[in-house]
Amino acid sequence: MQENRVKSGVFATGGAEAIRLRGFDIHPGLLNADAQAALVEELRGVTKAAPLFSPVTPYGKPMRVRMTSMGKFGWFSDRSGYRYEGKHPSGVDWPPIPELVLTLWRDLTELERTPDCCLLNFYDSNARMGMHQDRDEADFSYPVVSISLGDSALFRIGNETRGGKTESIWLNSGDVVVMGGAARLTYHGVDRIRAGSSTLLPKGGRINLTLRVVT
DNA sequence: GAGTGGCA
DNA sequence: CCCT
Repeated sequence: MQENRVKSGVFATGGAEAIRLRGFDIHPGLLNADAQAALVEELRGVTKAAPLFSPVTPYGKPMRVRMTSMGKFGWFSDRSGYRYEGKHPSGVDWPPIPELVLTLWRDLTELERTPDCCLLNFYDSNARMGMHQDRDEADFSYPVVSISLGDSALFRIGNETRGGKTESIWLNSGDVVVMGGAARLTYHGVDRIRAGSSTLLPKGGRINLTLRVVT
């Protein structure tokens, strides 16, 4: 039997070594099937309390991806820009970040501070996300941790400025990516969702959780 | 005019 | 290419 790759030992079954790509640490299959299923179950309660919505971008188009958040802050955008908000657009508080997710963050980052935002992005099979930087947070010395659940996504990694050559990698259900250090401000996006590649979500699609220290 | 764009 |  292979050793668990996170200290708490509750997630991983072992398997592939981490892949490093342009400073992104990619942990294939870090969450085992049981952990993925348990997490999805918790997220059902989250989307019930704080339903998914499609934010409008500052230039007027609604995003393809639907989203909600957990934690003290949630990511939001409208005509006046990208930002974090203390409440869901319905006025309710964002639900708490699941303990399983916080444990994963602690194990991977070994930081004292835990994230104050866990953004949930839902991609249907046609959804994409253009190349962007995560730069709405106050302190870029904290990493961003990203968890993939459900259908596989073609993830594209660029550079610290727009343009230039890029590299792509398929992210599968249970994969976890840490974007820290120089990679913290690297452009990235999702080009494609592979419909039917996972049975985790009965109706298909992909959930991506991103953990951030916002303030 | 660039876009956490949309479409062909 | 189109649009905001």
